[in-house]
Amino acid sequence: MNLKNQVEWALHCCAVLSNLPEGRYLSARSLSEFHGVPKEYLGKALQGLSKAGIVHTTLGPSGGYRLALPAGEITFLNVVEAVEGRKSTFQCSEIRANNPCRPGDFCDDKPCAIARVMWKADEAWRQTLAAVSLADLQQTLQQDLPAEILRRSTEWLLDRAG
Amino acid sequence: MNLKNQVEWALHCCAVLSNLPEGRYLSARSLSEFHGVPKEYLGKALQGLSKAGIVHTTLGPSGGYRLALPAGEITFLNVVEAVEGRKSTFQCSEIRANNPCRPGDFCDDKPCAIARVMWKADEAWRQTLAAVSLADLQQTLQQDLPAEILRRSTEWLLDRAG
DNA sequence: GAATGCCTACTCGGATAATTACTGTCCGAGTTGTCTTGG
DNA sequence: CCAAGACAACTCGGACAGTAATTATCCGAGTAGGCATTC
Repeated sequence: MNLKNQVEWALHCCAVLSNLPEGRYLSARSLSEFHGVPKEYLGKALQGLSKAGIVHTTLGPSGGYRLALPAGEITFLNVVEAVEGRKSTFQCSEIRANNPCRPGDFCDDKPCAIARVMWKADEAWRQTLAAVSLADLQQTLQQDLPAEILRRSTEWLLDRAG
Repeated sequence: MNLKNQVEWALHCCAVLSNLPEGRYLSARSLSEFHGVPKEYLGKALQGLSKAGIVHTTLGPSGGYRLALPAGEITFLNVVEAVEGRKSTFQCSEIRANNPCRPGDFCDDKPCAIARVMWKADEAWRQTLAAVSLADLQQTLQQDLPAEILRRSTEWLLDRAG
């Protein structure tokens, strides 16, 4: 089981959009060029973000995407769930019901014990993702990246932002 | 991204094998019949457990599988990794290197900040799974299930255990 | 009656198809900025 | 010179193929128990 590569792309796009001044938009074309990924397919990931209300879109020339909320109010979990969907990574198919020793009309009062453990782990995963916001990421990136690259990247993006 | 259904099957099989008396074996045929899943495909999941050293196998009539370790020393994580593989759910493809504003020879001293967060979440997931052993599961099941079903199931299994 | 050797039936393990999900691509509907034209 | 209208280019969104991974199946190598045979 692997996360889609769209998750990675979506997160990187959000990181870029976090640096955009209020009210400016950046097109899927520019985002794909910046990250070196196919434009059309990246569009699908951004579409997911749009449906989830994480980004706002505008059409026409100088149109594109911007964050729909302050970077501090968008978490990794929001982005991941927007692309991957919200359902648990573990699906319980209730095979315990196939046990030949069970009465046919027997009804369990609790979810399967195995599923409970798997879901708890899934919850821990989501909690970790929910604890980090795009603002946190922005701060980390500013510490990690050389100022020169950051400056040039910002300039590059502003040149293309509508 | 979904976990394979083999993960679920493998865990249920381990739960059953935990209840088996020392030295007895249970065949893939019986395990598949007990859980109502295709025999041949279940075999592949058990094969994974075998390669990981979680179960021990014997051939011939009255052959099959048994746990290779005490139930208290086998964790959910062991079983999940035996079937799913050990690599992280998130793969960083280093698209940050495609940034057109980077010097071509620039070399990052840290892993990508986004990947670090995703890997941390993955780690939290694994830690939760590593905290629960098959012995814990066995105890939970004995509390959850009616004694009657447990007794009949054990009897059913012992009838078929070699 | 007991021991030995052969045989059969059953086991797991890896190699082979069918299905599903992911990855990537294309085209159409809609909007905004620009240019032309007229007042 | 200014305003209005038409145009063109660019945008996103959903519909359409190609590829990889998961799901399912089949067959062969190997082993342990059972049975017949012999002593």
